[in-house]
Amino acid sequence: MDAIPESTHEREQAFADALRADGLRMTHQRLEVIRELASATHHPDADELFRAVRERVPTISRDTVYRTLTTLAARRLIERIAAPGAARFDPDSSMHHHFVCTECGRILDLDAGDLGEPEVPSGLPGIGEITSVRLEIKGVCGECAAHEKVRTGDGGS
Amino acid sequence: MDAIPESTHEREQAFADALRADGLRMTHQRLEVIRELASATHHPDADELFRAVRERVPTISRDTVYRTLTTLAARRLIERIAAPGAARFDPDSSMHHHFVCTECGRILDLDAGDLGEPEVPSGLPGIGEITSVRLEIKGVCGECAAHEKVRTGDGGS
DNA sequence: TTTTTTGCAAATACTTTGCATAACG
DNA sequence: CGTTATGCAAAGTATTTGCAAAAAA
Repeated sequence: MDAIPESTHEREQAFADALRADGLRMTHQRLEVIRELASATHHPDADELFRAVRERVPTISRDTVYRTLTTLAARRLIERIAAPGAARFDPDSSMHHHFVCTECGRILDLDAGDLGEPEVPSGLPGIGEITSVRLEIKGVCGECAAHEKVRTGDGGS
Repeated sequence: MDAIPESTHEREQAFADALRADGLRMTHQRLEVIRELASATHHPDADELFRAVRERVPTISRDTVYRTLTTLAARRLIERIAAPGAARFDPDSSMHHHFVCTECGRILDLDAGDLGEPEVPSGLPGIGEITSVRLEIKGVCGECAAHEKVRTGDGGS
């Protein structure tokens, strides 16, 4: 819980250590899910992770992926992000912002540096502990915008 | 698409007018879903709306509620918010922020005035049109925090 | 060896869809 | 009256859970 892991490998280590510290067993499956997640640059959903891990652990089940994600999220090692379609998981706990495509559900990271760190007054009414603050920008991603243009032929109202 | 409706009734009118302007028929069911939504101060999910409207239109089906929500969201009259559990719908299109409770899924509005309007640079890489910008603050709401305390007895690590 | 975790299968929750009927304009 | 929307039922997708077998410590 001290240093922010920088490299993929450090992050993987940090995730595994945190689970072991809680007395959880480091199974083959868990380790591979963690490895996949630690190296993820986007925000995979459970099924993407399942398909990726299955390449190395062909017998893994979706259930185990779900359970591992729940385990990691409960410890705040990763963040579960409600997203259109399926929940996505963010392994990066440093301050950053999100762009969410309303067409495809993809989430793109935006550096906090580019947008500044928002200031949140403490003691907001009806609010207890705050665990994350981030800008959520919604819209259509470049890729989906390109598809739209093709489909509609650029004559929108 | 001009003035921001202030009162519940104005908003209801604006929603209905926008649909009529698109040649959609103003059915009893649609009108009641719109009415419920226009007066919502929280961010109801489909089932909450269904149960509320059913009091006045006992024969309405969940499907119709879902379809009406999709119709309104497609026109940006309301915003569909991916949330843990079920999607929630925000009838307020003026600038404001959200606090999301990670325990119960509840979403609380925070006035833009209290937190300032974030500035977003245009032309972000990989991003097309932007439809909404808002701060998303996650944590535990006051109510859930109170329950936690009861359950754990305040001795957490 | 004891306890935890896995994989399977079944269950649950949310949301969408095809189709015949009913309602709007 | 012609077209659109509704309600029903069924299907689809995402996620959770009980349980016996397998694996970790």
